[in-house]
Amino acid sequence: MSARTPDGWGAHAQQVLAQSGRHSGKARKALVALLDGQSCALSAIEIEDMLREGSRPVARASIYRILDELERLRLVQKVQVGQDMARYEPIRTGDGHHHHLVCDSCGTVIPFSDRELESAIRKLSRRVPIEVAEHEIVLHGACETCAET
Amino acid sequence: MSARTPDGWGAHAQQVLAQSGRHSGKARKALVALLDGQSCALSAIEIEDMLREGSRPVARASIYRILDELERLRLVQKVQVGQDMARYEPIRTGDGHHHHLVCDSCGTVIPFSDRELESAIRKLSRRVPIEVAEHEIVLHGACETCAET
DNA sequence: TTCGATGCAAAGAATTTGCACGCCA
DNA sequence: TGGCGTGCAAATTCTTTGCATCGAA
Repeated sequence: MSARTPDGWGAHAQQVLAQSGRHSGKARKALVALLDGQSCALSAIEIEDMLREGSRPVARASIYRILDELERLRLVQKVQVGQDMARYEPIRTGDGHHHHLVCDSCGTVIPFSDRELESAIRKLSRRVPIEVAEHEIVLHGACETCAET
Repeated sequence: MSARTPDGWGAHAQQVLAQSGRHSGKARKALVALLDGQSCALSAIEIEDMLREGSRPVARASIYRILDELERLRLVQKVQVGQDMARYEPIRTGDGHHHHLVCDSCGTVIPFSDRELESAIRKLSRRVPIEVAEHEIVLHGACETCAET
């Protein structure tokens, strides 16, 4: 079953990190493990809170540094949902790719994915004046709870 | 020709602002005029610089306040392109709708629009658990200049 | 004259950087 | 053991807020 986890991002990440000739470090291990268990985007501060309550507390500066490194290695993507702080999520190859719905009044973030949208993006990417590496789609609005108001 | 400007957003904005029973203010006039002449998103600081060199200097705090007000009145949209600061652009009805390409190495922002993409978004919006009011699409990558490196 | 609009300066919030110490290879 | 990784605290950067003044109605 360990060979058939939904995607093994955590293991993959650890491997890429190891191969780039770096030491390991408990903070980074804890952070990678946390991200591996998540399916959607987290902010640096949410990560800090979750680590403090969970496996092991990690300094916020370290969190930013580690996320930055993971981003450069293309292991996580930084997404700008909501209006304020950045969120980070593992880049999973295959079925994990998704985008976000954001409720502007309560801030809830909900993931979604859509084949047609991806196809349109793919085609579009070919005739655009930049070499597209990633894309980010955010739909803003009112979630069901907030819309009732 | 003045009746056939690309869209008259500036006039529209001034009207909406006037109707909400407010005083006018030179800072706001200058800012609205500047935005009216722009086709793509500007950051608060770019706006400050442009105003200082152009029509009239405006305090940064005022710029944020005015943009915030314009956003609440749905006259401008705040977009989170790039990784750091927010950008603002006039919401133009009709043909002005577009999204952004961002070069991750030099930060250049290029607007684009695509019918197929919009159509996919429209369809998608109907079967999603939030009431979609706006959407934001950002394609990241390397622009032609930076890709050559 | 009155009340909102604006400028200036200080406060806030998220993120980054500098430096010393600890731990992994 | 040497150097990267981490924690702590200070510094930056963007944005917001407080307050006194200016200007439009």
